[in-house]
Amino acid sequence: MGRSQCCDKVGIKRGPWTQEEDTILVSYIQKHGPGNWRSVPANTGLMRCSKSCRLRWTNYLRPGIKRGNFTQSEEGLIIHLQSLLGNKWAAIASYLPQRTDNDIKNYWNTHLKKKIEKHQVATNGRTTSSDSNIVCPALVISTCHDNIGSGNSHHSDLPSSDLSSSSYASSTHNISRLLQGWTRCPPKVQPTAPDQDLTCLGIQMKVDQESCHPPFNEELKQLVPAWEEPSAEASFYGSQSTPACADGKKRFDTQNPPLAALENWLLDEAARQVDLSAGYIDSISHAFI
DNA sequence: AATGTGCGCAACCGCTGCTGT
DNA sequence: GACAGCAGCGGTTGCGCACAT
Repeated sequence: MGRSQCCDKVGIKRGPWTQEEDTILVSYIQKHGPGNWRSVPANTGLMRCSKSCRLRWTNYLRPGIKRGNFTQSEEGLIIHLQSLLGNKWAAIASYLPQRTDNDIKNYWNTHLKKKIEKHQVATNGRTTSSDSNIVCPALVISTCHDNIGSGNSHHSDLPSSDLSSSSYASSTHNISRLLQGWTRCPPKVQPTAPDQDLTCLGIQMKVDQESCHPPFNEELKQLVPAWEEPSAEASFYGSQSTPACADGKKRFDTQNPPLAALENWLLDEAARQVDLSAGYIDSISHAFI
């Protein structure tokens, strides 16, 4: 352990990726598929280390990545999962395959952590939890859920495609479009309202639907009004860090609860909290605004 | 209009764990 | 079993932008 894998070779380029580099990387992966990252710089001539190539692909160029603001449903799910799993961003991201772990991590660090801290300050003395790191996650889900469709979400004001940055790095979501037509299961482009977009859940849930939890879809449909059936793209787009991803590698180790149990827990908690009185939810929810 | 400040996010760094030899 | 190489993960950094003053 402790071996340095840093890109410390002479000639290795750092910093933002250029469009040309992206194109090279994308076209290489089109031919060979993701993986075997060590061979990527060697075979493409990219002056980037393998790690950088992998990161660029998984966090940015990989097709199916959803960019833009997080919906309140996603936000609630992240908070809930974070309280369950801790900072296991890859595990959390497996429940939102359209989001990268990096995105989720950034969003947590820049938004949600502050919200929760604010909430904890606001509710200090009222909470019965002795663990300050655990916010009643289902309550948050309920709170967010309560706001779905209300149209007052500051996150849903902008369409995800409305990215204002003019820098190349911020506009390369378009790179994904380069890949349309080559994937085995091209993405279904379904224009949905930001707050209704929970297709991502279905992608991962498909695995469990087939393996161990047939009723899960139905339960989730009840939990999430905008539930959509899983799409066929799951096998590919979920490959970033999905526990049951296509490469067959185990993603969850013994530190993590089994997915089935986790999902049941999520649903049970959420279902309970949906029954909370609206007044109580209202009294809490303004702490998140 | 110029400057300061805070925020968002892409990218990097160091570490862990898995796999092959 | 020990070791080495690699992919992946989580924490952190630094740049660029937006907004406030």
